[in-house]
Amino acid sequence: LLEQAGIRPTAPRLAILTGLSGRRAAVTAQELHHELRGGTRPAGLATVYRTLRALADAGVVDVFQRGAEEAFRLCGAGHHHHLVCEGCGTVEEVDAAEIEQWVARTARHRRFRVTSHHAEINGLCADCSPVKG
Amino acid sequence: LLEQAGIRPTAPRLAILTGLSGRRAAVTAQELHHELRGGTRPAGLATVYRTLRALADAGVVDVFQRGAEEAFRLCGAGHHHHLVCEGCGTVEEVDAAEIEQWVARTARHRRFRVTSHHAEINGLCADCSPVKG
DNA sequence: GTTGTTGCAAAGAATTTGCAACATA
DNA sequence: TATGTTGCAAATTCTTTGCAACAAC
Repeated sequence: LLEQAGIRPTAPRLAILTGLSGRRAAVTAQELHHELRGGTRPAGLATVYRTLRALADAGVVDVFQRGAEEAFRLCGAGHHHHLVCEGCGTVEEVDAAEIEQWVARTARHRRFRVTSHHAEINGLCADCSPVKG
Repeated sequence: LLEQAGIRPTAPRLAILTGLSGRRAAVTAQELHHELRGGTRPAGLATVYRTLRALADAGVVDVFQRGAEEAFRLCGAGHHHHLVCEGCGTVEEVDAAEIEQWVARTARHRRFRVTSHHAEINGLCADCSPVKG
């Protein structure tokens, strides 16, 4: 996974990738750094920042804006959008096909040349929603 | 416009609002501050930050994430989405109706309780696109 | 007169960068 | 061994806050 992204697999990087995997919510560089701090394979804060950025550039992780800071999360290949739970932070991916039609149509009407688009739904996931009746 | 947002109309605030009006691209607090600096009614940087935040809270301006900093722009009422030109920075508003159907449908499938959603298209506007043929 | 606002400068917070020691191919 | 990587600490950048002077109602 690292090699295919052209990123040399070192101990700190593997630790970061491990910290990222199996996680449903996005994490901040700072958070990840703190987590790894206690473990057997710590990684310096700068390294965490550098690695996450590299992974983002390689398309291995998605980047989310969480207030003033950015959070990262391993993501599937291909274009997708997100449902972000404000309760537990979990992120679910959604296929982008339908949105893409809207994007294409809207762009055509405005003679706009699209380079990228982005859609996000915020709210509460099934687990975090108050149960009703 | 300020009064209806519960914001007391002072000279600096009017200057900020004037600086904002008639502008097609979003501006940063820093940029606006620099612009007003030279004019007849300057506004302190902190005041620009405070006022823009107040206007955003009041729904008078939209907030855009431009790299690490945020940019602001007067916006229409009601829910809408954006086409952001990467060439000149111009922002066009698009009605949100179609996206809302997708949001509602997607949320229903996932049993997700929506509190907000966001969609943005990036690319080049008609004026910035290289002319073809 | 009371309460909200301003501007400055200091504080805060997230992220980036310089650089010498170190690990990888 | 040549090149990429690490970690630390310092530097940068955007934004917020404390506070005394000031303006609006």
